Amino acid sequence: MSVNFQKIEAKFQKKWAEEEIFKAKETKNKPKFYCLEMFPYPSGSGLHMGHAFNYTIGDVYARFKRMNNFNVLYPMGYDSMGLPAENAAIQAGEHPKKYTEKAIKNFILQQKRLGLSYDWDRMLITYEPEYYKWNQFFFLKFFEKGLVQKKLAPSNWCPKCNTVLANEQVHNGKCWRHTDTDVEVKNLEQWFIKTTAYAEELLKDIPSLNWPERIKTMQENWIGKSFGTEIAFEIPSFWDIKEKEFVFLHAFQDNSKSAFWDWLKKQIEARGGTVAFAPDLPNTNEPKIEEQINFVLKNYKFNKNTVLITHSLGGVLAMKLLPKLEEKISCLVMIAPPLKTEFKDNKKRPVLEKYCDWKFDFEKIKSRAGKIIILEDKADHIVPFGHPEEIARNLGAKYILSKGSKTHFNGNVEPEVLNCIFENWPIFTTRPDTIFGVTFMVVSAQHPRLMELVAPGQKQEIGAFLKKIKSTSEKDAFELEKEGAFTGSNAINPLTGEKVPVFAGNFVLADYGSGMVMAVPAHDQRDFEFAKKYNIPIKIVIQPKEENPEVELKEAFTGEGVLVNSKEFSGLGNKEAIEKISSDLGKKGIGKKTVQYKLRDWLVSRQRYWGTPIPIVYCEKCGIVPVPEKQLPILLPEKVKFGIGNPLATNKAFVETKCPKCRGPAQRETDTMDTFFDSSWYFLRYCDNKNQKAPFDLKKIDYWMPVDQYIGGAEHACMHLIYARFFAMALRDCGFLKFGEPFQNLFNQGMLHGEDGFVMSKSRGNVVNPIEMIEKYSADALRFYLVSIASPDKDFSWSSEGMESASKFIKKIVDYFETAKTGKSSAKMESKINKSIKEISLNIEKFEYNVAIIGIRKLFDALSKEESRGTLESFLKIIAPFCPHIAEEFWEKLGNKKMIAVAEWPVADEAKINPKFEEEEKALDKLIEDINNIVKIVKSKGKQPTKVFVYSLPQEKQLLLENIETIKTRTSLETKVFAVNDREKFDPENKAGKAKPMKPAIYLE
RNA sequence: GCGGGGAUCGGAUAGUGGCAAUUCCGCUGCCCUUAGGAGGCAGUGCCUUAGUGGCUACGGGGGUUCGAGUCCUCCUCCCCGCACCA
Repeated sequence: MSVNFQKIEAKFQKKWAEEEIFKAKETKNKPKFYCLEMFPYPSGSGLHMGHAFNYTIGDVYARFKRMNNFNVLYPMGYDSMGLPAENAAIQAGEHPKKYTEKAIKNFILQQKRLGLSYDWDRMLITYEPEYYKWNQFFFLKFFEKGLVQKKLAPSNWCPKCNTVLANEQVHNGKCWRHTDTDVEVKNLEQWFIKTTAYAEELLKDIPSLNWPERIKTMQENWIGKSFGTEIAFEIPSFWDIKEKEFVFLHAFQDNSKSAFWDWLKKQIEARGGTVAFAPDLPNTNEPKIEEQINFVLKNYKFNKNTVLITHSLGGVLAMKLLPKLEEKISCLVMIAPPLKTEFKDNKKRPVLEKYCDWKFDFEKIKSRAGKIIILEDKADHIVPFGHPEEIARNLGAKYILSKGSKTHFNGNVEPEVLNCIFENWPIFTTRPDTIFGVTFMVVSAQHPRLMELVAPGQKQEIGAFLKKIKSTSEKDAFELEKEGAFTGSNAINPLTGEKVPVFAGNFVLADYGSGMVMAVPAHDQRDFEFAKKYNIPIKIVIQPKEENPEVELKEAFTGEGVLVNSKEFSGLGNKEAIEKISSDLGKKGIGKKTVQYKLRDWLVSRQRYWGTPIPIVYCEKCGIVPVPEKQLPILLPEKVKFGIGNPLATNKAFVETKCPKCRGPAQRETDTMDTFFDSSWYFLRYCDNKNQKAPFDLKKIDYWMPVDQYIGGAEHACMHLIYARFFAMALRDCGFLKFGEPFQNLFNQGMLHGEDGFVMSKSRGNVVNPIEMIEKYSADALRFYLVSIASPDKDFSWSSEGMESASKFIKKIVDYFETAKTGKSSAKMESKINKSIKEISLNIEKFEYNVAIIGIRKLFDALSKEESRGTLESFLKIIAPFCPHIAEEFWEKLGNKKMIAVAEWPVADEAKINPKFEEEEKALDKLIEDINNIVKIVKSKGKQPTKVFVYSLPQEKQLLLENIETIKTRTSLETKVFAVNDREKFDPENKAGKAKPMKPAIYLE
């Protein structure tokens, strides 16, 4: 008898679709359950076995939950923009859209053939403008919120991808998509999303997530919090302070003694500088620009040595004043200057609106100052985020984003102000206790500001060094020898006053801390190696117990000890010294305890075509202008020329536009977004995928979110899973969500390898195609095999024997149900099935599918030719999540009208579970084992037994009689059962006397 | 180096502190057979035996316990992730 699996599969796949069995609607009648798999990147080569594995795991769960009376949302979509599609399309000479469209169609067909129970109505495709429009929308929301920033930073460039990559997408110095390609570090202006703003929350929540331990620690390491101290090292070669005249201009409603002014004055004087002019401005409560300008010009003569320092509104005064000067001043430093009067606290300040016209002649201002430095407070409560930055951009000024000790730099002590004036270079260290042992500094060779430090005489040497390390960058990072070159600058140790040389080095990261480290060769192995190589002195400041300090070190001592050569701190234990030195530095305003994260901001811009256009316009007059929401979506033009570089950049129709603000000529941003932007919120769109007016309806989100079970590979631990968590938190703070953690439970499936144990790949020829397996064995057999071989979270290798075995088992089930009779089940069977229901339900719940399968096989073995309708139905229900097609088929044959996919999961009847049956079964097994053992012995003596006589205690005879058929088949012997007290028993050798409880006696003939 | 996970029959995979061994594969034997794949039954650590017994054994060493594959501790090996993070 052969079954046509293909026919059954097609029949029920059609029926599921027609009856909309899997359509999810919001309802209060049932608890909701959101089951989600990481959506695929639809490649041209179609569904691979890893996909099939992932989706089978999810589908079993969704089906199980659905049968357990949950209102299940189980959607599917396609992550369909990005580089591989673009590259593959170019190679195939096709447009990426056409190419991807085809791939998706193919994917859908293949997924349907696996019998996956998706609600296809909720499908989403990220390349559709209806979707990516909302990417742009969120980008703008983040922009408003100050979470988007364009900055010059060391960026990872993949020469194969021809674009920059996010930090997360660089693995071991290589591109995550091109494991043979080194990324190059380039200093580029790129768009960043400030994931670091949520570093703390991203870290803090991790313990509360029900995720695999592995993933949680990976994220913890990735975020990488470390506690330490920030210490300002002055690098005085920039300044000859004694020549300068410092001038202060205070803020609105302030005076020359408010905020940090007094403290700053002392700091300047301590360095030998003079404060030439620090007036109380006239009418500071109702200031008038003309009056203040006249006052300042009357009382102070600006000259080429003037260093003008302003705070807040003082900056506006400076910007109005400078164009009136004839001579250029030395330097203008503006602390938190506002650009207009739309302040963050929403308080109306008509006085300030009247203060001036708020229009600035940036070109003129620029020409009146030798150097301009602007400082912004990231947590400013008054000046809106980005104002100082915008001023800096217009002035071509040096811009520093930092954090005041009080918001808006209102503190009495503001080290950041000093840092930006004196070119202090703060460094981060976890070992402030070793500060007396600093003998040099090392700045990252990739640091954007490196050249500022290089003295004219050292330019050549540094240039040669940079060239050298670039050409050796292919070497693996970890065995790279530490190298460097002297910059010609010196730094001053703030506690000793010692001058130490500043080197550029290849072992310092540009984007961790401040890109410069204090080097303590005696107590840091890296610094030690560097010092040895360049003959830099090594100064021991921590004495390990009982060791002679005169002995020359062979390596750095990094253990605990007592401070020596450390002035007043000598004698302290080094742990204590960390605290003491930090607080001492704090008091002096040259250091503070801080935390550092390894997490970097998310670089989202890509110099490629097949992505969401970034909704930004560059206007000659207005600068960077976000596109107004009403103009969204900015469509990705379909007609483009692929060639060298980004095809958007050469597309005039796309680039040329009008400024949304001034209607003047402007250019569009031609970078597109990282596709991880798309995948960071797709799970929200599923909740309301057809919404034209909003990314989603908040009520629907409230109903479905968060995702109850997320399923996917571990490769996204530090990419997608971090971005998506960040997105949820950011959207929450933008008012879109009520929660910050989108995925409560996460399951990671293992990696599926080829039969040879290697990753499946065409070049190895070990690829097994799921559709071929479905055609050869049936979808149910494939599904059954995939979940039966190993714990789903363990890696495993494909096995064709395993596949065969699963297929045989499925056929056995089919054969059984085609011949089984409906009648009565034994109490034993009732006990067994109820126990199985209990155990298997728990196994599925815990993703122990392989154990569930073991249980199913055991249960199946126990089925007799005739079973009750309830037993048969329960069995079908149990197998339904794994092999839904045949389950439906025989469910229907039993006369059920409603489909099994929505039938109720069986409930275990505890009363029917009786351990007695198991004991009896064990005893029977033992009896059969004994008989077979004796047969073996007897045969070895040359006899051929054909009959077995079993003698039981009287009360056990009935039980044996019931099992006489079993004994027969399992021993292949004619079987007769007697009770020991039966008079007419056949017992020529008097074996009956050996019978014991649950252990009958045996005679063979 | 740091972190995570592992090590159980020939292979894979189960195993609440209570008789170690589940299921699949492989192998061996027998049965069935339309001779074709298959299917059924049994066996598969060692010894012993017309059975009801003994021994060995959960990577290795210690420990807790009446009792440990399971809990604690140290070590070895394997896999995975991160790694010049100051």
